Amino acid sequence: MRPAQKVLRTARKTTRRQDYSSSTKRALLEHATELFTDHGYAGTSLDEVVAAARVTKGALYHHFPSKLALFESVFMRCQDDATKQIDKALRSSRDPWERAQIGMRTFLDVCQQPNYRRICLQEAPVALGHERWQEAERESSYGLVERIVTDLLKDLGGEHLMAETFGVIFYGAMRAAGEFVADAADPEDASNDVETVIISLLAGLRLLPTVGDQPSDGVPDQESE
Amino acid sequence: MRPAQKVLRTARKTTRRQDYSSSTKRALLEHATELFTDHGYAGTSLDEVVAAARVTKGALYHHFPSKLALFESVFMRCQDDATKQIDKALRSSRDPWERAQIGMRTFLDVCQQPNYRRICLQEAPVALGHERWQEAERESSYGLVERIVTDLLKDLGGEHLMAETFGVIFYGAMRAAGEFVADAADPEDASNDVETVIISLLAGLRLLPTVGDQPSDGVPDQESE
DNA sequence: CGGCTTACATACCCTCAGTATGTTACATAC
DNA sequence: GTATGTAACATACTGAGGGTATGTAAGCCG
Repeated sequence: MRPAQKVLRTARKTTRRQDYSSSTKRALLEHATELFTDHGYAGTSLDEVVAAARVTKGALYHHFPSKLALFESVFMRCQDDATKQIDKALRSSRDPWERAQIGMRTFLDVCQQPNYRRICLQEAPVALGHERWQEAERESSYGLVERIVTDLLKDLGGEHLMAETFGVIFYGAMRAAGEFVADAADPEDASNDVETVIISLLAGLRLLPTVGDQPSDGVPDQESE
Repeated sequence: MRPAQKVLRTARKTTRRQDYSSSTKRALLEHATELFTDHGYAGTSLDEVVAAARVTKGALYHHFPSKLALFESVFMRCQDDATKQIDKALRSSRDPWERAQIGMRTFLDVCQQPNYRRICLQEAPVALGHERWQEAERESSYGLVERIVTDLLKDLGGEHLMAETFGVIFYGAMRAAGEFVADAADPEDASNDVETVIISLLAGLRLLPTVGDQPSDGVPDQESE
């Protein structure tokens, strides 16, 4: 049995005070996460948070400059967890189509987790503002989706125009899919339906013009079918 | 004692008091719309609203039972306007594909309007709650989208399974598209790109299983499950 | 041990949603 | 016209909650 003290002594020297401090900060973050998940941003009072964490507002405002900052920390932790989950799942394959399917599945799973759903998908855009939210998304979930889609496009032959446009729209579809599954009476069933639909959407990628094509509006010959 | 008034005999006689009343109510709604659009739900105080409308809180609380109720009224007016705009545009064609294109275009235009974007797309889901918002959407914008998609599906041959699933997801894509265009440096340009992408998504409909098909996952050949 | 800093606690302020109570212009009945 | 009732507000207040100013005690540091 390796004593933990040894590691601490050699690697990182942490004082008793710092331990206490980071511990209360963690407690604040965790209880805030729970309350924000259950009652939203506006519906959660800081009094409730500090009561749950068994501290006072003094402690809270020592660690976080404002309620919004507290929320943002909670948000980023949550977002980070999600990204890690998806990233981890993605490591199991190299094939673009398979990766797309895995990523999609995992993302839908993550959307089922109450904290991610409420905090990252529902509250964050309005609490942090659309712009700030988008910026954060770009470096996590959305970033992953875009990479997956880009790879897929590459696999389909050549670089595609409007890859970004497609990515943004597709990510919107994925979020809606997440909400749909979360609201469904039978999530398992809904999840399968969603998967089928999403795949059909992805298949629509083939119709997008690639670099070198002459510009086409992509309208399939209407009526004929 | 004396039932049914003679007042109602002549069509709709409106008294001076009622005129004043509805006038101040309209003023409240209009200024609230503007303020909610600019600063969001939480960022707007009722004091600002009543000051802008040149009344007091007494007047506001006479017409609306709460801040949320005021917002809901603003929201419904906004939503209604949007629905009417799209509905009107749709009356110009009967062809499903053309209607889809027109509906999409008009919806994107509506998303450009600041009040619809902020109030109906961004603030409402969290202010009114996800459930209440969805319910309202079902009877307006989303309802229209679903009808269009259903018609399209019918045109593509037969009733499709998962029409609802596709509708929900597709509507999510449309909302994301709206935000994308609104944020774009060149909305005109972005709008064209979006149109191309959306049409390609709709084309993916063809791959969805219809009633009578044997279940197919719609995945292009190289796929393995 | 004595000063200094950090990590809090306490007490207070201010904004703002909501309420309770007045007040007046207008409609209705006589 | 006058009396009376009521709708449509205005005024004054309360409480909750975010934020701040100040106090304090525990731990590190020479």
